[in-house]
Amino acid sequence: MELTNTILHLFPKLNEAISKDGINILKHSQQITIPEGTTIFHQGDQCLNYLLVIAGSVKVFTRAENGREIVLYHISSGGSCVLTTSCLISSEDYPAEGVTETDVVALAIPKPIFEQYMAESKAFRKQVFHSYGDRLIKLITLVEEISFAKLDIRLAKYLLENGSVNTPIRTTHQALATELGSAREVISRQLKEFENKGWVLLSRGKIEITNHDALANLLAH
Amino acid sequence: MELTNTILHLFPKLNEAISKDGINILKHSQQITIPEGTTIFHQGDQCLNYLLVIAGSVKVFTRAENGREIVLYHISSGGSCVLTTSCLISSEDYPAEGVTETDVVALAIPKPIFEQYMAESKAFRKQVFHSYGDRLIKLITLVEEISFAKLDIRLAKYLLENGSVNTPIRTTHQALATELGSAREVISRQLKEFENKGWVLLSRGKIEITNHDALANLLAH
DNA sequence: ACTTTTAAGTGACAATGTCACTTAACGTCT
DNA sequence: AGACGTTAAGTGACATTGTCACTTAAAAGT
Repeated sequence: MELTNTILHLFPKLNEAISKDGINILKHSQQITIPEGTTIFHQGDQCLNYLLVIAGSVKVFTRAENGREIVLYHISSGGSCVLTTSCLISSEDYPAEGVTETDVVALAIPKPIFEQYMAESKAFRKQVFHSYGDRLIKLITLVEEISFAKLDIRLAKYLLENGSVNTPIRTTHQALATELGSAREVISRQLKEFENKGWVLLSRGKIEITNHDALANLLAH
Repeated sequence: MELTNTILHLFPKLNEAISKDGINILKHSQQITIPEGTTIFHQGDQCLNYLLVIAGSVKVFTRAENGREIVLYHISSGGSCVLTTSCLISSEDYPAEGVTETDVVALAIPKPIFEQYMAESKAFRKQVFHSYGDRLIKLITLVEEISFAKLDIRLAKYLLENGSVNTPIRTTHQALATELGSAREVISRQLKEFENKGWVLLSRGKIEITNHDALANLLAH
């Protein structure tokens, strides 16, 4: 079956859970499609499903009182919503908000089924734990970057990870500020400096990398 | 038995795991004592036990290349080492370092026993997940504070949480900087300002709160 | 072709971090 | 008790980042 193969490809750890432990994920879960821009959870929400993202991307972020935001992480295909999972079990409040960045296809496993799988399948537990540990490590890395790394470095890193010399990045300075937990003006200034050095070319809603090596050199300490 | 009661008191979720699921934690685990100042893990270490802290406190932090540090969280009695747990399952590298702040008494559950418990006891799973979710939420809160909250607020908060008018805080400005992910000079300056306002009294290695309400007022937005 | 909306620029200033020191307080060893 | 080494804290100059109150410019809507 097509979907099964897709799932196994995206979540290799579930392979064993499906084949050996007799876990029939497709039968007990529901495939859902969520349009772009949908808030899938925010502070205080209660959660009823374990979500596996098959396609698309979800942005998870917090917002300060003054409106400033910082992206905590993205969930893309092959990822699961750890925060959701956490609340599934410990019934805590969400400390963040999740919004789909694109149309998202996901597999929703209802809470009771999730708990059954957790009890029955070692492989399933492994999958769940793995995404947990992963997220934890990424969050710690984020704390590290925010506290220690300079903005030009973080910005250059973002640019290199999301574009290249012939594939411009389509985003606004505001979105970039949110992504890096900074302020728009600061991003604008920094980008302008990059442009003055001939490393990027700026236009409304678009950033073109013109000198990959110079940006990469910034990262190399 | 004395220790059993202590454990049940510290880890209420394990109650059921012990009483109903026939989990004999004491039999299969080892009580260990770790002297103050011991590094219990650092980057790249491998982990062989699930650790439940019975007494004392562990400081978990990351270090930047330039030597600056930031405390990610503390594990005190009733806590378990989530990072350790994570690596127990996903075999990733530690992204941080853990050092005992005091003498620590802990219960070490060997990996195979841990996995057995995870398979057999819903209550045990709940306990493990709970500490995970907790940590995740605290880390997210930390990201939020670092990115959004001003230093005077965070400092005042720390002072109020760790001291009061008649119980001075015994720590150095350097330790405080590490705790808040800032620099010593910045902490010194800020404390000096508090002192000038008559809110605290400073001396070498000691901070006395002299005006609780003024500090508290800072937090109240 | 006009308004409206959204994106980006600007300058002044405040907060925080960095650097290269100096000064002060505390142990400890004759 | 006085000298010495160690650790804690202070200092001023400067760089980086964040904030505010705007202006300018580009795209979208009518």
